[in-house]
Amino acid sequence: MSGLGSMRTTYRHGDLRATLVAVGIELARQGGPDAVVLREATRQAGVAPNAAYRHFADRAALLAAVSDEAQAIVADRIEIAFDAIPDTGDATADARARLTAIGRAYIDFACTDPGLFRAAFTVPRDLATALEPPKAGARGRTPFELLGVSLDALVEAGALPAERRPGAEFLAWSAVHGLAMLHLEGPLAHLGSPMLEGVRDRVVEMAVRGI
Amino acid sequence: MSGLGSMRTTYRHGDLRATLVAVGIELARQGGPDAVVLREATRQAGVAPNAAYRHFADRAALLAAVSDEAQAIVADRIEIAFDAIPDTGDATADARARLTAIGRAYIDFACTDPGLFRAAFTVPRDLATALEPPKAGARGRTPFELLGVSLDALVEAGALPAERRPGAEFLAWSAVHGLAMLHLEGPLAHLGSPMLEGVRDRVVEMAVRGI
DNA sequence: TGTACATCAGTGAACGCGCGTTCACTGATGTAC
DNA sequence: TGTACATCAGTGAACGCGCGTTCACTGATGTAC
Repeated sequence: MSGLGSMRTTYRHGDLRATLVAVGIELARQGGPDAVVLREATRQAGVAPNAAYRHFADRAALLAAVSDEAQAIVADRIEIAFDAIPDTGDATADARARLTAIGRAYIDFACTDPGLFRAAFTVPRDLATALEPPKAGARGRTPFELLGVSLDALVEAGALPAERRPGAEFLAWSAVHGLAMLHLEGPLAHLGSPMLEGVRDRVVEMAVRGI
Repeated sequence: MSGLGSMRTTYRHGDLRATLVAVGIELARQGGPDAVVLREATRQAGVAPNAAYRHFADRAALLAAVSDEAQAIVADRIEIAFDAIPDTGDATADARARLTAIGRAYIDFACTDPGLFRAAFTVPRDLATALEPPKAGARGRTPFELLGVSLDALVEAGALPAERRPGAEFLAWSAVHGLAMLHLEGPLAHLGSPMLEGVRDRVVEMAVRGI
């Protein structure tokens, strides 16, 4: 019927796994991780509910795959913002500018695509899985890596003492993630968009100078 | 049967509303806001499911009441930490110390009582409702107010430019809330407790210096 | 090149579950006379 | 002080819902001979 996949003409589906993840992403986009409902995903894929079990052990496995994909999508968006910062002569300013760009992009993504954001970052996973993936087929650099690159640059430029460098990612991350969550499902949910932008910039500024 | 309320001997319950909130708090403590299930609450209160509708319009209303109570509990804990900081002569140092105490207490609460924390802060409510309550029967000062007091003190001591003061609460709040959420249901979920304490202190430090 | 066959991605029907919510009710309480 | 009565917090039974998951199955595909 509807669904993202191409109209099916054959008995076999083609690539049901990919279709289910794609549908799951759309469900997450509209309603967050809780909306990634196995039956609804198969429905939209035009397939019997239990067909999903050929590709995923259970609903949790589907959700994990969707969360992975959501993280990749955020990563792409952040990488674009990162790459958009040009190299001037000033190493310190450049590093700060990139840090700022990453932070803003992170918060902006959360506000633009709340469901996807939550699917990406509020589905618990291993620290290892979440942070380390310079894996094989990965698309690009993770936000965590981009953060690391910028922080390294800051150290190299002499703007950040080397002894503060280790773990500094967590500090910056906490700041932007906090604002995002306060806005998405917390007490700052009803903050207007102009107000929100102001707070966003100040939070990022706080992180950059406070690290 | 079981439940928190006293054994009921009369046909009427006594104070079912309060009992349902108390049971709801316990449910939230064990499983977060999603665990605040109307049927389970009435079950533990020793009452028919529909009895709840004498006191709450629907499940959402019960959850809101539980969330209010959870916020009050966090507030108490933070106020204790705040009050524990003694007055030395140094106004700046005192303000910073109080800020630090609030931040640590916030994160510690989140780690100690994740379910309650999420019931308090991940159930959307009005900004007004969440921040302004020097309401009538309120117990004490809200964390937001305590934060404000400390920030005012910082300005008064000359350690924070007055023009940075407005809205500074949001910056500090974002930082600590972010770490809390990354740890509770995010990618930092599996951070060990010693590691976590280190990050906690550094996040708080970042906020205090970066505001 | 043609046929037999194993594989395994899909089907169809059913399961048990617990949820929130609505209905018509009952009976203890406290107030008015 | 005693009785009639209105109130309304509780009961008991039922509803429809959509979920995740399991079962025995079927039939298109692609491989071996």
